[in-house]
Amino acid sequence: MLDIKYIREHLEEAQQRLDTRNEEYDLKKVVDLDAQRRKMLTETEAMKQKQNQASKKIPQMKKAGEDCTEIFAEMKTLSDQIKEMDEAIRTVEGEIKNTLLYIPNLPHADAVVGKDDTDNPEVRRYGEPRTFDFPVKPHWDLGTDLDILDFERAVKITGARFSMFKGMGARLQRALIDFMLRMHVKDHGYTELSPPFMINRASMQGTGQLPKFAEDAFIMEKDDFYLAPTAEVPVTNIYRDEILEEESLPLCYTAYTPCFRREAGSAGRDTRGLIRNHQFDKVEMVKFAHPDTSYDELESLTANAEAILQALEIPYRVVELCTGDLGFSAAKTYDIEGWMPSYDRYVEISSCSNFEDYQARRTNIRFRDQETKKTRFVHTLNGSGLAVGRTFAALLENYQNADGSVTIPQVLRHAMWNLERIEK
RNA sequence: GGAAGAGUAUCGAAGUGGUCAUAACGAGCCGCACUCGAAAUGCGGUUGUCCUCCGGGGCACGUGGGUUCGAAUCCCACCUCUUCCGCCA
Repeated sequence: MLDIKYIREHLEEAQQRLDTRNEEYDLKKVVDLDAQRRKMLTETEAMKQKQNQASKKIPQMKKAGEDCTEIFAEMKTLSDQIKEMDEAIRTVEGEIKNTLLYIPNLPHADAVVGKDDTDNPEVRRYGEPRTFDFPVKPHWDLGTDLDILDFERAVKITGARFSMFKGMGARLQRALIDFMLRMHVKDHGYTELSPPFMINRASMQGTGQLPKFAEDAFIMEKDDFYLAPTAEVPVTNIYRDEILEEESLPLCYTAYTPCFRREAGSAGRDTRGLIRNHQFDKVEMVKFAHPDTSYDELESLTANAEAILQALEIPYRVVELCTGDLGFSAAKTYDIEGWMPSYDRYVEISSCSNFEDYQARRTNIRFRDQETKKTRFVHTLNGSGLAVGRTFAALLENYQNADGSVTIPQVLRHAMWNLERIEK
């Protein structure tokens, strides 16, 4: 949620920054509503002051044996007026809140202005895509042929865009999760969490999935719970409505969770394999950072995600998202794209963002500034570290051999019970 | 799922219709005094938020409604926690 105070004091600048996104939003409208709200507030507060004064006077009058009929009648009228005004204020506040909930974050002031992903500048590359002297197989064929992935039966159990891991595949999936968590905890200093996978409405709204993107989420209507679309949601919400100590920042958490997404609007895209499923595994990193250092934290967060691909020796590149491609809640985002031989291009495998105080405002997560003793909103960040399904796919494809077997990278051997290669 | 009870500051907790919500009382924490130092003791401080013509003012006792001139207090609904029963991995 944007800061209404900031918008009203920097209307033009805020509007300009917002206009670099692909959709149009009218900030003037919400600023006008806010002016109306403040005017009404001042009026009712004067009335309430009068009411409070009367409430102190009445007991004294009663004690003195005076007649209260007149003041009662007067206060009854005032009370009714206050109720009306409060109701009107609530309506305006509701409108403001509702409008703000649908307005995305302002892109970072230095963000690259662009229309879509074709305008995303490449920041850096790591590794060299391998050249194959045999026809490469896509991961869904490799996995099916090696009997470690079973898409047909997953479809039978549930439906399209679900997958099942079997034998060495299930083990590899688990090994990847363990490897990622181990690195983030032992080398990068994160604390591991295993949060609930079902999420309530307030939490979904806090991180920005609701209300605008309701159609992307799986909902359990009877309970008004949502299946977690990413660990970002439960983990960012752990401190909802809390005030943190300044010296505790940054707080760094990592969590493995399955993720559930409807993938509404992606019909026909990436229909085969593990790239775009309704359920996939992900290890996520979440940071609660001091506003002064949050952009340094974004760099290290991104580096922490990259470290996984480096250790697995999967070639990748990092792109910065331009304003037109930026997610709803994000101010700045780096996408890390792993090399996918069957696609013959880099495919997104991680997305690392600084949300500044946008989510903190929606979730009401603050810290106490030691100097001023005032509360300030923290900055929240998160990044995939990494999407496990896509890492699994990249690993299979990049490490495939001419005979259809797949070599296990050194760093995973221990977690794979010393298996060196998956073969028939 | 059933029954009973409870939600007030950092914690424990008082307040059961008004002048007791910067919230009694106790503890913790911070500062000062006393002391060679410490303990003990004494004094002071210790919620958040919104509006502001910067003088002030409003709101918040789990949440939302209702009754009333006036609600922490009475009524209704919901949420959470505790205990017991049932069920269950």
